[in-house]
Amino acid sequence: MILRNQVEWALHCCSVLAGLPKGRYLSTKTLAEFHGIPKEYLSKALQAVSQAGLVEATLGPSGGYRLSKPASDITFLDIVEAVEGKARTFNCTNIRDNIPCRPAGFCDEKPCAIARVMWQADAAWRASLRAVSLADLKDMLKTDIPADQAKRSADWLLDRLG
Amino acid sequence: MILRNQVEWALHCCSVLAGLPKGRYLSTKTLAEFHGIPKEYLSKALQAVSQAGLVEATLGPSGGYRLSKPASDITFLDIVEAVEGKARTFNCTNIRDNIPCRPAGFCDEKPCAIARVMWQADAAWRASLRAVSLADLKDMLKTDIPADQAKRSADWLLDRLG
DNA sequence: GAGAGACTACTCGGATACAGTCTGTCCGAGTAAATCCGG
DNA sequence: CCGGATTTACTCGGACAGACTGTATCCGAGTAGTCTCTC
Repeated sequence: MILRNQVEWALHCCSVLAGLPKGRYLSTKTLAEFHGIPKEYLSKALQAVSQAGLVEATLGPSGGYRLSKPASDITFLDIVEAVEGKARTFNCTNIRDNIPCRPAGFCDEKPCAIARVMWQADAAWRASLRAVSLADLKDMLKTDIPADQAKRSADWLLDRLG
Repeated sequence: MILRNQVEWALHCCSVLAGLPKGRYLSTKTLAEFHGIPKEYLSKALQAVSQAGLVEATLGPSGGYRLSKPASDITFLDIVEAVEGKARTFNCTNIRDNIPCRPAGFCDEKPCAIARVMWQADAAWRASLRAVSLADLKDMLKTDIPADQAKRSADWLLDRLG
């Protein structure tokens, strides 16, 4: 079980969008060029994020994406779920029902104990992702990346945004 | 991202094995019949659990699997990792390296901030799974399943174990 | 009757096909900007 | 020179192939139990 790399791309792109001047758009083409990844495929990841309502798009020249909410209101979980879906990582098929010496409908009362444990772990994972917003990420990056590097990247992007 | 159903099968089978009289074996065929799942494919899941050293197998008539450790020493995480592998759920491909305005080898110092967040969530998930052992599961089932039902299942299995 | 040897039948383990999803690509609908023309 | 209609070029969005992992199945190597034969 491994997350698809669209998740990674979506996270990096949202991180970049969070650093943009308010109201400006950045196109898929520029984002793909910036990260060195295939433009057409990245487009699909951004579509998912867009459909989840985290970013909004505009068409035409100087079009692209921008965050539709403050960076502090967008969590890692939002982005991950936008790409991967909200379904739980563990799918209980209730194979208990097939046990020959049990009456039909045995599992109706209460979810399987195994599923409960797995779902609890899933909840812990999601809670951990929900605890970090794009604003938090921005702060982390501020200490990670030297100021001159950050400025160089910002300038590179500023030259290309709409 | 969703766990393969082999994980579910492995967990249920280990749960059954944990309830066996000490030293007795239970065959894949019986386990598959008990759960109503394809025998040949279940075999692959049990192979993985066996290779991880959680259960041990014996051949011949009345052969099969049994736990190789006390139930309290086998955690959900052990079983999940046996089937899914120990790799982290988030794979950082360091696309930062491709950013055009950065020198090569920029990512060598420290893992990506995004990866750190994702890995932390992964760690939370694993910690939650590590906290529950098969012995704990047995206790949960004791309150879930009526005594007569449990006995009927046990008898059904007792008739068929080696 | 007891013990040793051969046989049988059942087990696990790895090697082999099929399917579904993830990855990657393409083209069309739609729009904001730029251009051109008339006043 | 200014305003509006037109053209243009660029964007997103969904529809379309290829590759890889997950699913399902098969058959062979090996062993515990059983049976038989001999003592």
